Amino acid sequence: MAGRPRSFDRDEALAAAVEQFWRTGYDQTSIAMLTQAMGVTPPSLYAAFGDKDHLFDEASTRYFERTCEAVDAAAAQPTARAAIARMLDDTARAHTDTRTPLGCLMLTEPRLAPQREALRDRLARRIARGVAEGDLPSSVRPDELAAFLVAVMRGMSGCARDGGTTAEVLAIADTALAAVPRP
Amino acid sequence: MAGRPRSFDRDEALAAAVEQFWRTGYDQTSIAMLTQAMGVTPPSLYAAFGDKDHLFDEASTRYFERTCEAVDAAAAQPTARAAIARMLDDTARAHTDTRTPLGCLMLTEPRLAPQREALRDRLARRIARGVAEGDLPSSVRPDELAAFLVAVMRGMSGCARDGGTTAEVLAIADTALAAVPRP
DNA sequence: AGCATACCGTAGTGATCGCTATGGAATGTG
DNA sequence: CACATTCCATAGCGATCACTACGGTATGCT
Repeated sequence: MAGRPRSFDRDEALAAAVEQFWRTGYDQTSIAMLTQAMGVTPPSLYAAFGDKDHLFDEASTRYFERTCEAVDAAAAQPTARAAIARMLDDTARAHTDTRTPLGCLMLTEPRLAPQREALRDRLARRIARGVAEGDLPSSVRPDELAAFLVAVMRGMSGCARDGGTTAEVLAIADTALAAVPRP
Repeated sequence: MAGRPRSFDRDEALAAAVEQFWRTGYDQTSIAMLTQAMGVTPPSLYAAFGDKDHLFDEASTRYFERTCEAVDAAAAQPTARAAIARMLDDTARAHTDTRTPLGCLMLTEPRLAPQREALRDRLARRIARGVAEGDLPSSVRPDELAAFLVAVMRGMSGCARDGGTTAEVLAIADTALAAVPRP
């Protein structure tokens, strides 16, 4: 009834796929690049993950979960302003970390608009809480501020892709923080 | 000595190429799409523009010139702050104009990093002038503020690509303007 | 008019893409 | 041990890519 078990770790292979998609994007990542990065032959890849689209979906979902964890960690800061500052700082440092690919998969990949929207909603909720608790003035429109922050993070990601240093991207984050109103 | 002249207008064909690259990006734009959009057969295209890379270089150069004109027009505003406001407003409206492709070719195309840098330098010079003239506080670092603005515009472009409305993108611009210090 | 030139349209080149059919090897079960 | 099942490896499928070699043909110069 049972046959030979697969000789590679599915999670490790998926992690390698995430990194490859992250590094070169969906279009520029060929199956050959994926099989080499994952240490798996094409038939094994298709048996384990379906087609390229499905593999990307699974990879981007995993990436998105990691991103959400980071956002939630930042959101745990006592004030909304501190949460935003932490998030921008994390973004700057993570996207210029030389140990990982530059930039952000989510914010540069055209097909991940729903994830960006979900991220914006999370931000908007944290900001709304900050408004309710008096961290931010009541004139703040949570969805607008969230959209601004997503735009800034996307710009930071692009700057990192273009070779911007950690200091340069951090400066963008600092400048953006000035746009967050004080109570 | 002279043979048959070409039967299409080179400038019009280049304009069509600009629009096609703008709409679908470099990678996703095939020669077949270009020939159809330009109303030109492949051999004529290669005779007139060289290969695909060279055509893209020429198209992006033309696009960049238009962008520079818009930036210079905004820079003519009396104060640096007004120039920045005008530029952000232009960006929001232009990139959500339904008569043209959504988003910005320059800010979404990976290979146009030098143009982005040139744009940032132009902005930095205008900001430096504003600092010198007292429009902005002397604490402003022109290059950092310029990098921030380029990042925001890139984020606005992406938001427009994702289907963001003019109002949404304008709201991002307004929020970003709050990050520009007052004198 | 007549010639030389450079156009246009078709069709096809080699390369690469995502994806899969075919075998032989390796494992778990009876 | 023998069998069933699922694995891995090679090789190749059709489709599409950027790009070009051929014809016929329309133009400008003499």
